[in-house]
Amino acid sequence: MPEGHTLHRLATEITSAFAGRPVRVQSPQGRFAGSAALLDGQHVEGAEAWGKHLFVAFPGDRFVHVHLGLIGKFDVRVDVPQVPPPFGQVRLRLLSGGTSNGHFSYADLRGATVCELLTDAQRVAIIDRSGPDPIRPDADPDRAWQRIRRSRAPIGALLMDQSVLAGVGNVYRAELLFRHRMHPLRPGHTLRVSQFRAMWADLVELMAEGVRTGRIDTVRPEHTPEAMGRPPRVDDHGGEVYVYRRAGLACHVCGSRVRTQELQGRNLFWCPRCQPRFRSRAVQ
DNA sequence: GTAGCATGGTAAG
DNA sequence: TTACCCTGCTACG
Repeated sequence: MPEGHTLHRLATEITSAFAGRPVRVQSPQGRFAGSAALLDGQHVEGAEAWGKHLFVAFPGDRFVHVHLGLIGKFDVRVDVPQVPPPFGQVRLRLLSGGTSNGHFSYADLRGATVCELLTDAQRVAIIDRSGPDPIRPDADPDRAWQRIRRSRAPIGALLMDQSVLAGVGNVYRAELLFRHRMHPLRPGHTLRVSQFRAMWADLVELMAEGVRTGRIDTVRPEHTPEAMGRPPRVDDHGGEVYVYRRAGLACHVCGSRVRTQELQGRNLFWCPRCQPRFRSRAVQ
């Protein structure tokens, strides 16, 4: 679940569910109990995401900083008649009640890597060490380009480096590289600025769609299951993709077997024919 | 039932 | 490089 689009969706959901209202702040699991007690009963001012970081603002220069990590979930339920008792390890529960119809909204956080109370200065420090986030209208893509063009690191690693570009995870990385016919191990400094600009523009569109739909869909209209007469993807991720987690299967475009290789502890996926390591001049 | 893995990142060794 | 956070799914017996 948690690439940048997930956090931006959550920011919107939490703002609409809780902003401007007093909330109960609880930590059934206990690991956030001290901070929860400080915030309990105050008004939520709003929630905002930057990359994969989520900040929920409370009065008095206080922000709950959440990072879901790999397995975290923030389960937001709006306007339900009753609030069920927490199950599992609920580190943070936000709860607001007493809407006009007597219904409740609540949000349960489980499995997160980070759930901590920060000052505004600490929040700003996290944002300052993050790269531009393609989902944010205030993003400056040139900051990312200046890092990429000077780096010998593979573009596949740079895209996942949150200080270069914030919010891209393993799925968007694999799919973006496929869509731009780029080998994941190609060094950053060999990219042309036109290639980077095209990739950034594509990310802005793909991730905005991810925020709208809650899934990562990256196949172009001509490669959808309907267009190609192939069965839709069936797994827990929901979206239609070209190469992510399709190692050994046939590329939807050229039929080659999708390759995989570990890079810095994460799995890369690419099509060796659509994303050649070296492109011959004759083909160009 | 249970082992293994995953859309992530930090901290320790 | 490994542990950890400790969810939730799949594959396998």
